[in-house]
Amino acid sequence: MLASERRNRLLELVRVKRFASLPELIEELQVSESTVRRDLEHLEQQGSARRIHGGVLYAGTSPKLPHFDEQEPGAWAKKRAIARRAAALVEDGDTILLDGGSTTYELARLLVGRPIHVVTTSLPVANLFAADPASDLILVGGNICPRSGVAQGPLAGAMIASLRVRKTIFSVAGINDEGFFNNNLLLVETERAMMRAADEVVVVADSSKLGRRSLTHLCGLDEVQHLVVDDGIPQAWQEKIAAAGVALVVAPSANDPEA
Amino acid sequence: MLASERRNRLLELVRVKRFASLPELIEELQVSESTVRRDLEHLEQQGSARRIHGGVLYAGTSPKLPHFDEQEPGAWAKKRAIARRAAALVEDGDTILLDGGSTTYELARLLVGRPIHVVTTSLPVANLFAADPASDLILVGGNICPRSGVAQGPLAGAMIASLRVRKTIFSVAGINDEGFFNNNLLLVETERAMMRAADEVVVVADSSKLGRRSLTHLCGLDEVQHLVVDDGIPQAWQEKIAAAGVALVVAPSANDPEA
DNA sequence: CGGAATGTGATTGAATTCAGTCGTTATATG
DNA sequence: CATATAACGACTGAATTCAATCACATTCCG
Repeated sequence: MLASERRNRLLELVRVKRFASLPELIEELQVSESTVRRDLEHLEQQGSARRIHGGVLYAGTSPKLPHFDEQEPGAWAKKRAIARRAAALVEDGDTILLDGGSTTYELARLLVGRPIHVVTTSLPVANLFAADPASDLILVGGNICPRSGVAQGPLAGAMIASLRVRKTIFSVAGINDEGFFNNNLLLVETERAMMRAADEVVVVADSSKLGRRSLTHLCGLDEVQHLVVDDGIPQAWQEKIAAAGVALVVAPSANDPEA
Repeated sequence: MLASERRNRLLELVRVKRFASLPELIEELQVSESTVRRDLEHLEQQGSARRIHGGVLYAGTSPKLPHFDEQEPGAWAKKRAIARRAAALVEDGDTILLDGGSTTYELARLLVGRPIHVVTTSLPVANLFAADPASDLILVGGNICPRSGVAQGPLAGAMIASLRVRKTIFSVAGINDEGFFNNNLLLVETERAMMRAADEVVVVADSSKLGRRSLTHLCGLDEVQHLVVDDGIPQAWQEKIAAAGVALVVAPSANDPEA
């Protein structure tokens, strides 16, 4: 059996069972423990599954949007680390505005169960909080982008404009000397509205975004209060960010004690 | 804190997070590991949770919203029959506005893949269309009711007021001589806005709703253009509906060739 | 044919988690 | 007030799981 075929079967197994232990998978796939572990590592980096002590969880909610697929190895672990630090910036009782990036989604997962008020443009994020009695959920409406499940367009902008939140948290596709960038015009417009609605703006991004530019300029460096990145950020950039008056939070990519 | 209260909180946490590790729960509940273990043992015996090496899984079928638990098998078949006939009222290219009732949800399932423009206040309905390339989706934002996953409140009303749709389709909790009723004030307000935004109003309801009243009066009989019910509707009611100028569609409950 | 690259299976020591036990505290009851 | 019961937190040894490493097989090129 080909390796890729086995991985597909593995993912399929995990998807239908929602959770699978390692011995289970070994029995089913008839391969060694090592191989299963390696495959799971793959699936996790790709963002399809979530490994926990004792087995694997399926990452996506069942028949949903194409769950974020990440090619770059390690990117997912970085996102998780960043999300953990960003979650620490959120205080109980806060009203926060979240967009629909993959890092933001990870952050949202960590915030489920916290007593906070959540405003979001993202359908996947909304699904996380919909059944959570601890938090309030306000969904920003608008045209839903089929690829990402995020509300965009004038309707979204108008609704955001009528709101006021403590913190806005979103991710970007590029950061350079000119400021922050994203790769979708509609998205940038929505994010501008999100910034205007917030007391504080928090940007989450992994270090590969530094120095990269993208299609649309969102805002200058100094218009953001917090930036959370992984520890791959070069010293030069740390200084540049600090010089712009942005509070920098560096997330250690090491430990990952799921919490 | 009382033990039973803590267990409720524990179960709630596990439910919304789908999975929780032991350290997580210890941190959240502020009790010792032993106590958390004992509580989990309880929950497992009770069948609410499933313990695995490294944490707990929620045992319930629905990680998300209480996904329209089929109340009575019979009622569900009726809903499906009604939904089938209602789907026939929708033409390709239409812009339709859907609420979050269970019958409406069934209708929405039938409409996935059709080239239509969908506007909805319902998170579950939105999830159906989010990944559908054939249809456009506009999500109405607002406060999300945790029980039903439906957007309500002034934000929802304001957004609906800025829209114009061909048909509005929603369900009601009661129909009598005074008109249509629903059991939630916020819901009724939203539905009034939905009616104002539409050229035509379609109400879907099973025949058990006839003659029943509910908490809040929504509108008179003559303010609705179409009513779709199952074939349990009495002759007297058929005449009454027709007299009010409502186009009546009776859905045969017989065949059920899976749709 | 040689050799690099990749995938696989086995092993090992470290880390984590588990189940059971024990002493303490709080509450209820006689 | 004394005692019994239940719940809690801490500890311990056993079991499980994890990450890392090594050796072997296969494939793909040069």
